[in-house]
Amino acid sequence: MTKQRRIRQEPVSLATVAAQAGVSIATVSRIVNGEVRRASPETVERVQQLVSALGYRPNHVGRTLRRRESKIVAMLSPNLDNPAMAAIAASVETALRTAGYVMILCDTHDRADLQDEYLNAMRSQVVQGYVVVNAVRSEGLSAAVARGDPIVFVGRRNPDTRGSFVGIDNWRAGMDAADHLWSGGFREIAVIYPSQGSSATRDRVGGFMARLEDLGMPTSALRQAEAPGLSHLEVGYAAAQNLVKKRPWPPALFCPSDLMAYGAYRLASEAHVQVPKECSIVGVDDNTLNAWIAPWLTSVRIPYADFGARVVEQLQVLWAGEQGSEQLLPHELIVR
Amino acid sequence: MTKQRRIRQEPVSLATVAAQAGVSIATVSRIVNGEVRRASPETVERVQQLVSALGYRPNHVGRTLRRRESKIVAMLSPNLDNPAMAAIAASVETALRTAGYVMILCDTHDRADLQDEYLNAMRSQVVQGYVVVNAVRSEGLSAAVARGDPIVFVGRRNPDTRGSFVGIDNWRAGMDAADHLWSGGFREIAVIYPSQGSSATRDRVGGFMARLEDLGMPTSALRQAEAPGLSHLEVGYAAAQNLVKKRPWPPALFCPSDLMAYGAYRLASEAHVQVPKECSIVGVDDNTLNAWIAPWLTSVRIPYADFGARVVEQLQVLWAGEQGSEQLLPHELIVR
DNA sequence: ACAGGTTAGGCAAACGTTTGCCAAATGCTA
DNA sequence: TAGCATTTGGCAAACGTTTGCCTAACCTGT
Repeated sequence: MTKQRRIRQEPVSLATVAAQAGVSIATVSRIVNGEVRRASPETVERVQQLVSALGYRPNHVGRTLRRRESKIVAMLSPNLDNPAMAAIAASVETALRTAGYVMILCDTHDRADLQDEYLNAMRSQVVQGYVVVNAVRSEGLSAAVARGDPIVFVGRRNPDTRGSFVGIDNWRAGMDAADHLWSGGFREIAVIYPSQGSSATRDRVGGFMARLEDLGMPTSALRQAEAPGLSHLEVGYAAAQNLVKKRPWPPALFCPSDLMAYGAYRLASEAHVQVPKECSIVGVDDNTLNAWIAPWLTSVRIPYADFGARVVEQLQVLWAGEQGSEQLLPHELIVR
Repeated sequence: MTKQRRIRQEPVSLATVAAQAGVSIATVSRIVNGEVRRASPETVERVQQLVSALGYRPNHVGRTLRRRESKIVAMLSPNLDNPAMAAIAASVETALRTAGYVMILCDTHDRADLQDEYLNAMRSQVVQGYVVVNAVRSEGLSAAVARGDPIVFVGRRNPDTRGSFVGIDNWRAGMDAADHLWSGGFREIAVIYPSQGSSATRDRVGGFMARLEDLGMPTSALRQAEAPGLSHLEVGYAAAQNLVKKRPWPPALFCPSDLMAYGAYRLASEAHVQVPKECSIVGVDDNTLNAWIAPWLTSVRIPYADFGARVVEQLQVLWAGEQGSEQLLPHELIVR
């Protein structure tokens, strides 16, 4: 570990350019910002030459301080390891970049305390808005909402009140899954879910069960099992264990997320239950990888790639001082 | 869309606290920063009361401008959709948070122009350092390196020169895969790879082939195929197609990434070739999901979860003005 | 020639911090 | 009582921008 010679040349600021050009800082600032009518054509030309010659780039920190607005948006997301979350992050990032913003990414691990810590930290960073994926109820979140901070909720609604939201109609997604299995001829169907489910999973399961009831399925033929835990993979595995503890494997199974379906699949494999021959599984998300390595899984595709554009749209609505709205994107059941 | 009443209460700054406390801004600043010996105990007490009562939080923008250092690190990553990249992002994010930093995430889509655009944008944001995952050669990158900006390379080395690097010994990973298949008794083995592979995939394949040669395998028994493309999923599929165009499926196949293995698997499934019974596949990465839905895949596990800590370590070395080093983390072949 | 308008550009304050330096007041020693 | 060190705290500059306001100089029409 030897000392390294830093070649740190001094940064070039408006002052640098102004001195070289023999004009004032104000003039350079105006020209850089496109106000060309406030200087003579020759001056504009000269300054622009110098700007590119010196490689001047406006310092966003100074600009933010003065303008009291940054080009930074914070995204709070639980466990990035979840492919669905990663897909959302990727989509939002791209949309923000197109709109001229950058994204600070915060992994809250689904913990209220971390969510609050990040909300506070982000406020110090003077971020311009927040994208909160699968928000949990927390003090800091309520405070931010009360303050009127621009927040777009994704996946899960604002636990407290209404507001900007981007997601799908989870209830209907559950209904669609029910329709699929019912019309597939299944008359004994199981469903598994996490013990402390989010509103999203609850809605999916709720819609699923309600629809089956509507279709005339006797309650006794609808088997349920749950399991506690954080990772949907493990929840799926454990809930499936509970499901088959006393009775044989069901011919059809609905899981409110693909990850849970993977968990159930693992147990089925271990039990030498063939999927989908002996047990048809329906999940929700339709992860990219399904087409490649999980063709046995029927899944409700959520158009995560379209989330980013909607999120940015909502942010812009909020920035304009208007009320945000709920954006429900179309889902689609994918059978392979 | 009705106008929303904003309740934007004025932000509380050092000046607010100072005015309330009847002391100068300087004094408050010092107390907030823990310099308690520059004020009388009573003053300190009074100011601290006010700080928490008013909910004062230092404005990072002002601080950054003055100190000329921010607590922001930029991470440039190609396609977050790749589970391996998401794992790295999650790990780095956590490590940065622990060290008191936040992460701006930039998805370069493996494009040199986007990489440069982001490098420039990040410089304007006065980020404190860069984490570049699978860097591509680009003008802006060279410029940043020449400038002495603190950059940690992950996965792929600095295309131009040496520097801080976190990753695994790809060559050896390839060798380990070769050993595994050879000791499994396979004497006809295939390998597929992308046409324009990165140094990482090239090294893996290189080590694999070199090791097989060392073991005495005739070159004729080592089949190769390649395919162009961006997504490793599609590369794997297409390369596998090329592989079996004229000859039957090989009994063993090495893929320099799990995604490529998934692509090959899909083709195998379509061709009704049983994996792993008729074709053993070895990949690299060992994605989390393998244990759940791809138990047929043997894979070289890369400890992505440990990357974050090493990355932050390297950043701190660079910030101390010292020379960064190469951090090769241990990999491990996982058989299920 | 003069009023009024336009053009070209500078001054300086402000955003929120940090920090070197100064100064008054207090305490201590000789 | 003089001399000196310590405590306590304020002043003001600086970081890089933006922008309201000011002021020359020039132009135009009567």
